[in-house]
Amino acid sequence: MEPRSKHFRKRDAILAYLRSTDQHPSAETIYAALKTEIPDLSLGTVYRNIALFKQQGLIVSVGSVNGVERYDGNIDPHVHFVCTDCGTVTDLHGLQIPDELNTAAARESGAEVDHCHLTFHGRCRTCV
Amino acid sequence: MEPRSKHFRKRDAILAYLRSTDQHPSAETIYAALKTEIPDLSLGTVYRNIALFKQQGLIVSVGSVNGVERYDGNIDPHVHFVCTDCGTVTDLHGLQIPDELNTAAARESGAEVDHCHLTFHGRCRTCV
DNA sequence: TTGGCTGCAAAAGTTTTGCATAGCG
DNA sequence: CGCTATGCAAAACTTTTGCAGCCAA
Repeated sequence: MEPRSKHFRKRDAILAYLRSTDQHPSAETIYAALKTEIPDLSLGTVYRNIALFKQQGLIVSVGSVNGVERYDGNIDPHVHFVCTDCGTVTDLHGLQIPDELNTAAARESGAEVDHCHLTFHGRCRTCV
Repeated sequence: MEPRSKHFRKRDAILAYLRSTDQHPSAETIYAALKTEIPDLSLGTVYRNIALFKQQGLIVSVGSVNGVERYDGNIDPHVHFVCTDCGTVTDLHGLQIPDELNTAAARESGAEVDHCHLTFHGRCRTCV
């Protein structure tokens, strides 16, 4: 993605990075990854932009792993697997949440259901 | 539950409290709730026992809401709804995660799947 | 000049931990 | 006496925020 202008260079880089990876990085990870390319990046900027992207619906949180929030630039609904050992978060694209569950959730909760997260936990291939 | 002994009075009280409520309290909430009954309870003890219970599988975490981890003394698999506005976490007992999903997750991830969490997000009845 | 984005550092908030003490077995 | 549970307070970490500077329009 070509930067819109120097003014948005960091913002664009953060979003581009989130969209480029399926690693579900934390703020710190994003910061570390972009730091070499953008030496004057600050962690506050990463957090501020993450908050903005979340609010705009450009990214989603996949929850906290070991006390650190992890983000996903892929906002297409999909299922996650989190390794209890190494903390890796992977996508399970083959699975889909049945529509019945969504409608049943809305019915039982009486709420305005916006979205849902299905996450499996266990020990990944390499940690087993 | 009758306390095993004075030695475990606080530990037992924390677990009993978690099992007595469906509010999915945070450590701070547990602390505040028990403080009147046990004035010399400390927050560190709550955290230490929560960590122990989690490790022993006596309780589960339902994830972080607004940066605060919430716990559930009901370890029976069930679905949750989290209100984006007020942060309330409620149980949806009527829903069940199809077995196909569990087996499909294990197959696709190649991992040792231990458990899974399905959480719906939106605005609850009272916040709508 | 105005408004938005950012670096930097301080602050806020949550969770963990070290140390000393007390109680159980 | 040794081991565990705990209070208390400090520490560690993650995330947010205030302020000043800078750049674009």
